[in-house]
Amino acid sequence: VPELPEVETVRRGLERSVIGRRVQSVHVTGRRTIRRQTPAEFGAALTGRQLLVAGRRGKYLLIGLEDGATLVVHLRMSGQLLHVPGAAEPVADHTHVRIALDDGSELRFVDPRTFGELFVAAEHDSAGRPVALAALGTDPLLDRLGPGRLGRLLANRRTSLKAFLLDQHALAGIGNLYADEILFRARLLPDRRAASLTPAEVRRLALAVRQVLAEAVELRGSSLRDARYRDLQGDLGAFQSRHAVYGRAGQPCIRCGTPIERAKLAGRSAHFCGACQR
DNA sequence: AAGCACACCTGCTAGC
DNA sequence: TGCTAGCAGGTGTGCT
Repeated sequence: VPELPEVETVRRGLERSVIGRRVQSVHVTGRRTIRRQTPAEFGAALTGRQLLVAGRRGKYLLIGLEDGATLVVHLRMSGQLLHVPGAAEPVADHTHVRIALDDGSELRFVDPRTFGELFVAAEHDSAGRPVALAALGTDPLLDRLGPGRLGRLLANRRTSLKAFLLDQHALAGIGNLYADEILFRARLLPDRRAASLTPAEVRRLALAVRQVLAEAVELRGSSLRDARYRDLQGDLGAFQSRHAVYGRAGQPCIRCGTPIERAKLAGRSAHFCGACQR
């Protein structure tokens, strides 16, 4: 559930309350959360370093350290990055990493399903991006995603539009929820072949990608009943009230009243209006 | 080589 | 009411 809008909301929180602070100590208790290096290496790479800049690429959070390395965070399914004012704050279940900062506050990584991960990346390419994330595709909000660029990405693709939107090597940041909302906005069916779009449909899709993600960022992401996404301060998002199709199977389409359908596609659930989308 | 199924987990829920 | 099977979804891997 944490997708581009939720990760961007957390990034903005980091920028506001954590950037400029210095890491005092690192405590790793989870077994799987630090997996690209040993917890000792992870701690050593962070301890004493100042957090200079909060960035994002797709669903990855990128916190630039003063020595040029990058603290990379991925929330995956159930990860939560929380900033608490003091170390005495009650520690939530499934807290796997605690990073104490020089103002007495703590950055905590909470993740019941343990799919999420943190690591410190030392190697970067000429554009300053961690080499470990080199395969990530176009970020729809950071890079310019116009019809030309989107059209080139869609060309020669044999997959469905849904699978295309979920492929992080093509576009980075869109997950199951926003893929469905974007396709509704673009009035395109999820099982349409990616390479079959007309130029007008490509323009509609490019606009829908940028609009839906931007609006979701503005409303600080989507907090669902089960997935309980929260931002850095523990607050809920508000975009769920704007969902047109996701989680609305059987309910009337907000545009035409036809019941929203739900189908299995590309291994995931797809929600759509069979009347509005073609 | 691209595209697919599956593994990785735990919490919630639908159904008995 | 209490139990359990099944589902939820992001990404890396391994197979076709």
